[in-house]
Amino acid sequence: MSKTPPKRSRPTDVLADLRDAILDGSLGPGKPLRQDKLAASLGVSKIPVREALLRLVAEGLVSVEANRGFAVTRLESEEADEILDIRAVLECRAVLLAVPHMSDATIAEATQILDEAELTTSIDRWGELNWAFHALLYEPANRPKLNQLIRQISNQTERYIRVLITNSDYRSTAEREHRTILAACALRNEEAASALLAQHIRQTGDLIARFLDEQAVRNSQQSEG
Amino acid sequence: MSKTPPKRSRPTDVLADLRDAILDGSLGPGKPLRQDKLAASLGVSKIPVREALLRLVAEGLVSVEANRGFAVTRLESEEADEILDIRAVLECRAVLLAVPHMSDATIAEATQILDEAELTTSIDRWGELNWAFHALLYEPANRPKLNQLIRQISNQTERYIRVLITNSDYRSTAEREHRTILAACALRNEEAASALLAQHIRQTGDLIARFLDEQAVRNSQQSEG
DNA sequence: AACCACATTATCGTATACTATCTTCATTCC
DNA sequence: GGAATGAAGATAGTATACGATAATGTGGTT
Repeated sequence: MSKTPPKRSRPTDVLADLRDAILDGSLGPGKPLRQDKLAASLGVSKIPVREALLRLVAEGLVSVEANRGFAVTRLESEEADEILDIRAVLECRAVLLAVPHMSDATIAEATQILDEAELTTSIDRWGELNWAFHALLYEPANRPKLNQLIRQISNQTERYIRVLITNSDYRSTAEREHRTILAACALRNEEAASALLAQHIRQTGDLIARFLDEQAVRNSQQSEG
Repeated sequence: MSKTPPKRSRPTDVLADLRDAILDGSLGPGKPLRQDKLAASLGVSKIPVREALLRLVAEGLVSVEANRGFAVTRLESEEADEILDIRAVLECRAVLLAVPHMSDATIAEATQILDEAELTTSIDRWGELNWAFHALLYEPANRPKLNQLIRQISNQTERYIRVLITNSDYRSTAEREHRTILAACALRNEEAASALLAQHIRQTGDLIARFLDEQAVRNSQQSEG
């Protein structure tokens, strides 16, 4: 973590700070999260740090073992598969409900998001736009709890999707798939949109699982060498 | 809460104690949860109480407003609808994956659970068996995260299902539907099982929503009278 | 030299105490 | 008489301090 600059964050921001650091990869998988250190670097005491960490545990971003402390959750490939399968089911439901209520303005906005995503060179920005696109597709469903749940589940794989963006041709594939999904939405064909979305998400899951497996092999080779 | 007897609970149990009290209705919807009171009655300080409450917030059982405290979550009928719809989607997926791996022993165990449920006179026991039946159907899917998520979402409506059991012929309807679902599983027909399960859950959602609406009417009449 | 007992250190977890915020109610002013 | 003001009490939220637990290191024994 290299001595975070003393950003005197208001206690309200402790949770957001930690979550962002995990999602953008500054705190990598498996990284132990020492309460005292975090408290010092955030300029608060342990109590609000612990509370933030417990919330992150509930979100699945952090793991905890009694009396042994917190650490950034490390995903196995099977778990990634499972999470992406859940995402597929939930997001298909959301888009199925959303498409009939989707306005032309929403379609136009989604198109703009895709346009910008195909132009940007920033990984962070692409990640943001990726989420913005997905979220926009589900919003007309008007299901706050469903959307909140989708967000929470998605966060658990966000880090790994960022890795995919850098490490493969995932990005162009995703962009193509996004276009076809949006085309189905524009035709108000929710069945097609849902099917395409499921395929898109499940394929992402396969790629993440493959990446995690390769990483595991690299790690074991390293520790043997 | 009527002065809980000083059950000197180990701090580890604080969370479970509170959750049980909410699920079984001892702490009704909207009930304010005062940290000092809870701490005193559980024999610990505020810190572990706050941590337990924050976890319950993450589970959706408790709501929190900054500087105004915690309270047992109060469901609107639209939210109940939404949650049951999510349940339907997730549990259908689970049963779809589980049925092909379902052993005859599992079918037999499920039958036993339904037998006992039809005989018991205890609401609590029926509620337990209801959950045990559902959980058993999904376990062969071997998807820990999915099952955990189903459990968490189900908890949010558990209280209201208990009310249904007492207040209507829900119980016999549910028992009949459980039998047909199990029959489909026994034939290893996962599509049928999934469709029947969806119908079962969505109907439960309708009944909960209706109950909540009637309750809202009663409350407003009461406050007007 | 390998293994166990014990001391030492680091870290977690929580009780206590204090501050900040909100609520309530009495008082004052218009 | 009603609204504005402010003091007092209640509750939330957090810093500090301390005890508990796990990890680590050291000395002694076989």
